[in-house]
Amino acid sequence: MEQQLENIDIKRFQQDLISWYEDHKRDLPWRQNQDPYRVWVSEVMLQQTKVDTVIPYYNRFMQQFPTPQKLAEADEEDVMKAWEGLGYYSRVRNLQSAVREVVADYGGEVPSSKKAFSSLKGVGPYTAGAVLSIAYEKPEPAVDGNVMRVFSRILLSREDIGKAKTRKKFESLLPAFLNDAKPSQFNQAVMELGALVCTPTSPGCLLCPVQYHCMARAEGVQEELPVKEKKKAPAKKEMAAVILCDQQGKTLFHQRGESGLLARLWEYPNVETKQKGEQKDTLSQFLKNTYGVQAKIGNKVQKVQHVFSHLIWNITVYEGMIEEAPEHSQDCKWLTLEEAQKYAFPVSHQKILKAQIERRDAEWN
DNA sequence: GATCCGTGGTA
DNA sequence: TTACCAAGGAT
Repeated sequence: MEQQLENIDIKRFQQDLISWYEDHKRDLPWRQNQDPYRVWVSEVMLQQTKVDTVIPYYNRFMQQFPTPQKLAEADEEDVMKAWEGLGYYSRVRNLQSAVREVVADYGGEVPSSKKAFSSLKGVGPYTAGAVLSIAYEKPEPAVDGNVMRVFSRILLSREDIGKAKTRKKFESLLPAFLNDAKPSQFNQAVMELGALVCTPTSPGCLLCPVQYHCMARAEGVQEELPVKEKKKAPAKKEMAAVILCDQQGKTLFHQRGESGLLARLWEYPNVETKQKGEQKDTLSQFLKNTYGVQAKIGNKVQKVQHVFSHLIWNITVYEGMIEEAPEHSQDCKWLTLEEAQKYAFPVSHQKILKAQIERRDAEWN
């Protein structure tokens, strides 16, 4: 990969790329200015998430938490709710934790040194490079999937971009490109090119400002790159969930644990079931053991599928009737449906809640 | 270094 | 329908 670098006229590459970027860059909310906090929030939201998905979340989030101070002093529940549906929820818990550190230790100023900023929770090599270059014009590489795809093609590299070693190679060669360029412009230009032209499938080589620098294009192998190992199919799990209401019309909800999948989110009580025929028994036993609630499981109400990148839940939702319930139990709350909507749920349980509300309103007529 | 961690869109 | 993808980080 390093040898291929010598074939490139870096000066012209920069000019061709940057002038294209100036003409074609999208007008995105986080490009209004170079405020480090605004840039930081955008970079965290954009991790593994498309621009179109992020935009509405970003606008709401910045309105609700416009400064590091506002985010630092916010309740975790409200911050989680603002992230509901975006996925990878540890991102937002790490972000709030990091922002609290910035307020406590740096007077609310996002640190501009690589060492200090990188030490914050949720800030890895990409995010550090992106924020320091975009907000502070530091000549730091910001190697994401776009950058690896673009340069795999430019340099005709067949190294697996799924490997950490490959990312480090790109990081080591990028400073040569950043030299004498405006770091903010250059890094964003590469990512913009990856998003708009040098796309994963059917790249728009004829529209590409750097097509004459591209070795994959010269060899006609751009569609074969980048190389990335295939992932295994997600495992499937049968789940049973229950809607359990008391006399006051309150429903039982459970808060998931501190770590792991969907950490800290709220959900209807649920269990994994091996044999589908025994879901009712498994559920009622689970309710008894976990919450000390004696309940009879009634009819199936709904089926919901929840597809993760590495897992699929097939959830069967039941109605439950309380026979006996304790005053209080750990990690759960009895909530009205209006109260429940203030909490963050996984998308599958959002669907269950929505359907429950619709059924209730239909009864109301 | 491999696996876990979400979600919605697309071919 | 299945498979893969998208501005990664933590463990």
